[in-house]
Amino acid sequence: MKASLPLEEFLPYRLVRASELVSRRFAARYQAAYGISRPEWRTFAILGQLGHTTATEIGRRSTMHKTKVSRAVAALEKRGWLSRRADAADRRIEHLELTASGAAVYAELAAMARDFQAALREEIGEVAAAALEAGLAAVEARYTSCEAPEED
Amino acid sequence: MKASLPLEEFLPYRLVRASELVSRRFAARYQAAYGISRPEWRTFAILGQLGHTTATEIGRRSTMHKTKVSRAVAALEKRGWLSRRADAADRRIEHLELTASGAAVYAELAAMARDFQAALREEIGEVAAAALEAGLAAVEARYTSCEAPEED
DNA sequence: AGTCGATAGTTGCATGTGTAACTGTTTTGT
DNA sequence: ACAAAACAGTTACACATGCAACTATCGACT
Repeated sequence: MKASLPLEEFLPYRLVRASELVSRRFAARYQAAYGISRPEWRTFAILGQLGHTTATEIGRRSTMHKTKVSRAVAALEKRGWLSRRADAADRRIEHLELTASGAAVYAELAAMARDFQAALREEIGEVAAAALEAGLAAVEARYTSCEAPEED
Repeated sequence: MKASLPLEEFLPYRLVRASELVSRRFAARYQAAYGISRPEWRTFAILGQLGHTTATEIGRRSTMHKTKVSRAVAALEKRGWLSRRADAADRRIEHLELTASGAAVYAELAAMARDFQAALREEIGEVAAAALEAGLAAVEARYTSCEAPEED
């Protein structure tokens, strides 16, 4: 049984590689600026966008394991960038939101992200960027709903 | 300074998420079938395709840190799937290749990968798949050459 | 020849991460 | 009303990972 598998044509592989190349470069920026980890950046991004939310929701949106979220939240709280508030009706739930200083940091991070994205779009060209977005949208539509329990 | 950053439109984030969703699902397959880790799968894939190569080249092609490659190679060797041979001229270099049983496993893995890709293409549709490939090609062209030393 | 720097690959150590088990709470089913 | 299952979130432990330091080898320059 002959079997060849050209990796240059294997979509999952290309997807992982491209995402690593791009996100590493971006991670280097925010790590240098604020010393935050990748889970912390993700938590920041979701929390900044939504205003307030819960740890579970952050995990759902970001594909992060709940322990990762728990630790990221603890780290941001320790730095004074995030505050927790117990839900009045359901005391299992913790509502999370950015503090004033957290919001200020988020504003800077968001600006960095926008700059980075603009540079990326310019580097690869608008045509390619649009194609990439269309492809990603299709993947998101087909895969997001499905399982994503906890692996690696 | 008002700053919003809709994550649904942030390309690096979408890229990471899509790659995680896809590669997790695929990883579940080969882990269930052969109990190999992700670095081991990557090493298998490159080695199977090239026939023989070196650890450094595997790292270069896969964006993996050299220690990751070193451990993956050791693991595959331990399972009897990979053999090493010192270079006659330059004794720093180790030539790696799959053993007969390693090649047999690779054949199965390659078949799994082809099936998975075919299913993925069908799920998202050929149009979206083509768009995704075009976008990824642009990213690869612009980012591969550049730095990719070692972070996370 | 001999020293310095570069390269291939491995290993010690500290950190990051997932699994499973846990606490505390709410919901469901009877 | 009450036991059992479900859920939000945290923690202990084992394992995976990156960085730095190491060995061993080679090439370049004096």
